[in-house]
Amino acid sequence: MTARKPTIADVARSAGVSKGLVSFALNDRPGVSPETRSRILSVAEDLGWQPSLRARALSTRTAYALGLVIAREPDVIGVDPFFSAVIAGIERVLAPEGRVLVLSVVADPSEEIATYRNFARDSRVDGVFLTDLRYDDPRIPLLGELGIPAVTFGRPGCPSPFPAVVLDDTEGIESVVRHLIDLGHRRIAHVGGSAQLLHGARRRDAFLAATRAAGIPDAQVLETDFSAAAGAAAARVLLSQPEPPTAILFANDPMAIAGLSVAHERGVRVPEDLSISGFDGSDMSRYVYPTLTTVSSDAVAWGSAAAQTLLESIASGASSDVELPAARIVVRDSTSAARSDVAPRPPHPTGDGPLSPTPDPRTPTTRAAGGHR
Amino acid sequence: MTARKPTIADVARSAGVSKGLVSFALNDRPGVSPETRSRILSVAEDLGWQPSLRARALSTRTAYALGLVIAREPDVIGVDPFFSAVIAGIERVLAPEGRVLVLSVVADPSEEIATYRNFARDSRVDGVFLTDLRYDDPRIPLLGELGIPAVTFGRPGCPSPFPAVVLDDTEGIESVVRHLIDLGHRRIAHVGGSAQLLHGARRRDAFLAATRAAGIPDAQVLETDFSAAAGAAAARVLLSQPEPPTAILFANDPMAIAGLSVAHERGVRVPEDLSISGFDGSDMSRYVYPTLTTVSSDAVAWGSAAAQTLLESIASGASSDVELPAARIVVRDSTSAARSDVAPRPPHPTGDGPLSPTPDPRTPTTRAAGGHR
DNA sequence: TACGATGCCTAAACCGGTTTAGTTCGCGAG
DNA sequence: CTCGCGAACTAAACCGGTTTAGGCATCGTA
Repeated sequence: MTARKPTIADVARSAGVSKGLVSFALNDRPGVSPETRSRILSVAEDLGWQPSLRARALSTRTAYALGLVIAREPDVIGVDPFFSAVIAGIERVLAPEGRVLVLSVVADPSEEIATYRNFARDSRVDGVFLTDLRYDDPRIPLLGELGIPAVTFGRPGCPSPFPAVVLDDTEGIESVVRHLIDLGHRRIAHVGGSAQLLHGARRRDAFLAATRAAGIPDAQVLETDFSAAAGAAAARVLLSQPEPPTAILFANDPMAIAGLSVAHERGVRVPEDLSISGFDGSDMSRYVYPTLTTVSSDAVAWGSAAAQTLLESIASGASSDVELPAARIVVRDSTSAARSDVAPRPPHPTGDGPLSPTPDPRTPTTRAAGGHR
Repeated sequence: MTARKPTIADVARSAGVSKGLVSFALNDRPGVSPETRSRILSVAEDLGWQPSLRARALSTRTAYALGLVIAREPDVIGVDPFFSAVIAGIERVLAPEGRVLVLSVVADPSEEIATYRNFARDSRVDGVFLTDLRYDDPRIPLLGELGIPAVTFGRPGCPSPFPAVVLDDTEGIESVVRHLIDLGHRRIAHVGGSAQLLHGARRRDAFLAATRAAGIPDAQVLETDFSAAAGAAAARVLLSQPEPPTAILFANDPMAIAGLSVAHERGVRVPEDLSISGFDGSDMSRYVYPTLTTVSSDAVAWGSAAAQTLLESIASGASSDVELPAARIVVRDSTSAARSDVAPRPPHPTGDGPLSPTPDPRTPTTRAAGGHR
């Protein structure tokens, strides 16, 4: 009556063959006659045999797991919709493969490195996802040294042995700039993320290139850490200037939402006095007032593609990059024509209450679930 | 020159003892003389021996991992700051123990169950965290059947063999209601989360109890799915009534933020015409306009406590509940005295633009990183 | 003196798979 | 008839730990 889980040895005994042959049969390997194979399979079925992942892990030296390490303040990451969508996408690929995702959230870069070292020491994972790439990212040589395969979200700034899964966001930045230019804006500012981060710098560069191309040589750029707090601070700085911008392009949605609030607080009307754009296509962007123009990228697809690529790279050793559809602008109510009159100084705090057509719940284009990598 | 990773057998040979004795020495078990022990240890040190997690996993039948399954729309969870903070808290306990967190994000309950079954089949984890408890939660009997230890975030509604880590949020609800009552509000509505979810129902009940206690017998309650979209819809319903509430208590911050936006959109001034409170103490609540009164709970601590409890429960088999400090109200600018005049019908869309003192960046009380379980 | 208890240690089994080195057999070619 | 060869299969090693059974001194005690 002992319902011990049957092992491969039980199957072998029951089928009257050796352990090894059972292993061959179960793994569809040649060297087993069709009749024997099907007999073994049916016996395994009858006995309710299930492979022991741990035993397999030991003999194949495989973890059947991939790792993701996120180094962020818990507060900040909480607001960032990027990761959950990416994780969902990763999951979609891993689950059918019988693999899992090991997630680690750490506060600072030193812990991050320790985590990778622990992964390596314990052979916890067969590969890792690299997000938030930095210049001369120390993780790339580290992983090389540790012998852990990886895939990068975006193209790294330094030579990398790992495949990259690229979702271009510069095009989205350009679209927004063009959109604002078309609306008549000339004083356009950018509240960028950390320039330490590749995507932060890339967005900034794209912004500067696009504005220059539009004949604005010296568009204003502020650097932040991607947090809502920093976004609010940047907005205050911008709006306190003698000649405040008429449009601000924030590098992510939380900052844009914080910027929106600063405008409200100052009585600056959005979009009449100030156009604001976010970046990420987060869900929340649809439910703020006014609804937020943003740039949406399919983070779920990004995660899936990265998982797929990483698994292939592990299996074959090959490494070729993957290009995903670029992020797309989603125009909503927070951007509109620039005021044609004088420079819009912060109006008296008694400015009219904002009003606008009911924001439509049907999203203009892409379903928004974006991030910023 | 072959830098093969040394195994316990190498250590044994090098120290001139048997494999078994090395194992004993390395695990501080009795039966090894002090001199031999230290010799073995120093040999292991010299050889740079590191235990093989996989081998240990196989022989000890342990995964050295804990699991967390989140069943949510990727969009929705992205906005929810609860999980990232909880995960960070869990990590803080697991990392020093050499354990990891396996995370799974699934879309619907059937996938959720499949994930638990896969965990069991592969013995992927030594235990799991149960969040978002429901009435007669099917996961509790399932995990019992699968023999997976667990810890619940909050006290389950049905008999449970698992320890619970409780962070009372009813007190926070009561505080908010009292706060609003003190400000003179009488028409207070609650936009609750799904009543399917225990914490959704509990908050609603706490709200109703508190309002009744204050002499308001039939306070209005709307049920939602905790999403920002639903929060916006609920706010529209409430504000479209002939006698709209003067205060709304939302069951989480994203809904409250969406509610705030609906008010803006309608020209309803917050807090002059309408007081709004959130629930969660998310980071974002500090950067919306007006800054959001909310209820903050320490989700990081919650995660840590849960991890601690789960590990203890796994080790000892015992299971005793843990009580954490209750969630606390954080009063900000979105709540104020009720208008003493007539029923505040939605003012003409030309209502005055809102203005208020600069929201102070220093948080009133607790550092906000909360969730809602 | 003899006995059992204790401390230290070894050999071997065990966890549950995979993989390699043979072995046996049947068959076609020389 | 014999040799070679490939297909089917077995036995055993292997992955790298843990754990059990037992051996051998040494010790205190009757």
